[in-house]
Amino acid sequence: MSREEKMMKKRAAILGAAVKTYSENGFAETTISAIAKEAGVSFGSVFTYFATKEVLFEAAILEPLEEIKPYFSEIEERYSGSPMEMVRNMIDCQLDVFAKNKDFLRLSQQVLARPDRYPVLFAELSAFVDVFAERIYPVIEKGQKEGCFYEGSPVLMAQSYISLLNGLRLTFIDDHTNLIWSNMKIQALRLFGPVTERVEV
Amino acid sequence: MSREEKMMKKRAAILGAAVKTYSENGFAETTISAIAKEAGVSFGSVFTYFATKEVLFEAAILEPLEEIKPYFSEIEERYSGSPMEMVRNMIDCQLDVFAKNKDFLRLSQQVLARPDRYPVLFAELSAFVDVFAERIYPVIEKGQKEGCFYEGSPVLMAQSYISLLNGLRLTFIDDHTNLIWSNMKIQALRLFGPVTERVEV
Amino acid sequence: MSREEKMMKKRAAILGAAVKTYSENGFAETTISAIAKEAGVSFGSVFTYFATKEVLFEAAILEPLEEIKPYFSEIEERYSGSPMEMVRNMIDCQLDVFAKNKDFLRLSQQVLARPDRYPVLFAELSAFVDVFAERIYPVIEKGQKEGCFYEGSPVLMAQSYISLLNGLRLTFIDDHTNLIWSNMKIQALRLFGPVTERVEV
Amino acid sequence: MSREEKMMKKRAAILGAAVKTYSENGFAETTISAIAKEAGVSFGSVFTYFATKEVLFEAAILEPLEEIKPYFSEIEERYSGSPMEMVRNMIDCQLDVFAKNKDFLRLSQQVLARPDRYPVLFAELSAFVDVFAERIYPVIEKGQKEGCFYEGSPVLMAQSYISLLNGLRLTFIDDHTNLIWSNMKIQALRLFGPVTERVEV
DNA sequence: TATGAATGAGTGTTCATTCAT
DNA sequence: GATGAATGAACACTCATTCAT
Repeated sequence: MSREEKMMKKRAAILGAAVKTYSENGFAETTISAIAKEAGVSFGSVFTYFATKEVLFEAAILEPLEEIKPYFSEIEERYSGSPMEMVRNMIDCQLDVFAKNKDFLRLSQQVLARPDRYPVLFAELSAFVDVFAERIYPVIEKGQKEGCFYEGSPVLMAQSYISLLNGLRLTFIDDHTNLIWSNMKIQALRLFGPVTERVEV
Repeated sequence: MSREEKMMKKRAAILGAAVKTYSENGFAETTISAIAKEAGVSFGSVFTYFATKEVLFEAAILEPLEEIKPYFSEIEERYSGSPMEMVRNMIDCQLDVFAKNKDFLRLSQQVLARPDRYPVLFAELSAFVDVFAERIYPVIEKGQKEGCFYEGSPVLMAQSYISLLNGLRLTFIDDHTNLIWSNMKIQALRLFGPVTERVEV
Repeated sequence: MSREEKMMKKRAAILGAAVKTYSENGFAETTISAIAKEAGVSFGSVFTYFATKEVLFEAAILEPLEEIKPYFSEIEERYSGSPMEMVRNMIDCQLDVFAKNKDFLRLSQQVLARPDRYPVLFAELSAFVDVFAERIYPVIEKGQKEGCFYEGSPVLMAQSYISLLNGLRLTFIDDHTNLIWSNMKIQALRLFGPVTERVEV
Repeated sequence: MSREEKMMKKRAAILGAAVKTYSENGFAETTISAIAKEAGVSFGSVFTYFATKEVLFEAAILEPLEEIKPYFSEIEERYSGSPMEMVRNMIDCQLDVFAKNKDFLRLSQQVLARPDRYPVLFAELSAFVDVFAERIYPVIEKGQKEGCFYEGSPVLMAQSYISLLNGLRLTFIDDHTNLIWSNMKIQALRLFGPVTERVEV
């Protein structure tokens, strides 16, 4: 393995440990030494890759965010079919992403809960929501024209959906039995239009 | 004012300051001295009324929770009319409570985000949700029989509604324009049954 | 002893320990824990009395400086006789002060050696020299008129004298045998006018 | 350029950077990486040429000292004329050397201020002064016999002169207008014998 | 020889808790 | 009960030195 490859690997190990540790303990109650131990690197190495504890926290949010972004920004590219099918498809996919990225979501909740403490990160997350609302807009509009979605502001619908996503993670921390999440997908869909399928445990 | 009244007042001042300060800065980044300053009492007095920082945090969650509880537990006592009317009424009332109790909600989000860190408080909040689910159950059931609510598990519906409530507070931190909240009430209602009123900005 | 008296005493102990320790080890190589140990107080107490290491350093310079100032500013008030007698008297007194304040002088040398590092303290010490030059001015002028002092700028004479004082402390760190210092007094006097007394070891 | 020449050049670059950086920031507040950057070499290279930070500091003092030494040791070889002319000549030359070697002087002041911290370097500087005192001795003695110098211990005179030199550097850090330094030369001369030329700004 | 990543000991500062007044 | 000084454990961050490449 080349020197550079080794470094990339080490950086990734630290970042992964940071995501895990920050999400479990919160920013303030996480120690750099705990992250180092979790990552299996020396204490000093953390500072070789990330200038400060704060910078590492930012990276721990922003880098996973980049991976999640496409699921929320490339709506028309990724999901197909009628508006109802597209949204159903999208919800399916996004709830899976949320269910699988427990750590990242915990981190983002920390940021959302304290916008003044993390202004840059908060702005980034807000922008993320805004882009999603913008991209889903035409889909909702089309669905409304076709009569399968509720009338009303597509932006507000998108926001209510995002709120539900955030709230679900808060409510069902570790319990991701398929049943709950698949039923929640139907509940999410109901924010867009009437859906009469049964919700069952 | 009697001696005892004075003390009660002081205790209340400290608790109020704790709610505000903990919710703004998080548990770890809050200092007792900041709470004392906010409450306008001496540093030492905080420890006269609350044994430890932890105990004060617990009180800052549990005491406001008691005030909010009735809105979520006395369903049939507080809200009247047909199931749809009751739920609409309830949502109206509960969203107002949530919109007005920003500080308490921030605190509860801290707890929800770290169940292992705050096991007792987490259990308390979970119980709160469980009681709500239990109390709303018959209302939903009745609505389902009448055909105005979706079929499916009332518990899951209740949980999705609680998730939405939590998520809304996370998403719309300070923006409580009537418009947003009133529209969100409709969105919340749609978790229970099809509602075709327009959602508008 | 009253509470306030105790605190004053503790503060003085810390300040004294700081003067000693900083002067022996320099600012950077002095640890707060060493000062605390020297002062016989707990580590944390240092920060009760002085906000930062830097502030303590400043106090360790400025407070002794206040005590030394009068010897350099109250020229006409403290020293009497003909100009030559006044200056001889003054030198006698000031060299004693310098010989006795080894620690303070070490500290001031640290500041003088790094004006950019200690801009506030440096300005204070410069002001101290300027005041001295201003106050000795009329004495030198009078001595020049009487013909016992050299002609030329009194300010420069004063500065050369201050330089000699500073340099002496640098050169004779611990060796303050009377002989050296008393002979140096004559050398100092010779910066002002011709003095033919013998200098002897 | 040969391999060896290249290395000599690199070593010289590091040493020069060390003199500058140590003198500006002091030993403790200087980092090896700052020296490397100043020298334009890699961090690791510093350790290739100097085993430790301490060793580099010693070299940064001792190597410039060697260049300055001749001006203070080869008295009779370098300066000519009557004793008064010789000393005037010497002072002229030595003050220039001091005025021009700001960095080195800052370093030596650090050493003089902390003899216990730098025992070897301190001994070296003391020896330097002793040699000077020894070499100027016969000149002073001759001047005393001719009646143009003050009576008294030539060693003490030499020491007072060295003290003035050191003090001047401390007092006039950056201000080397010719006027000040040329006037200070006269003040220096007055430590040896009465000189009635005017000192003027 | 040149480089710069790896390491971990060391230190200023914070702050919950204790306790004397 | 009220106050705020005393204490020291805990932690982010720095940096000389080592060493693999």
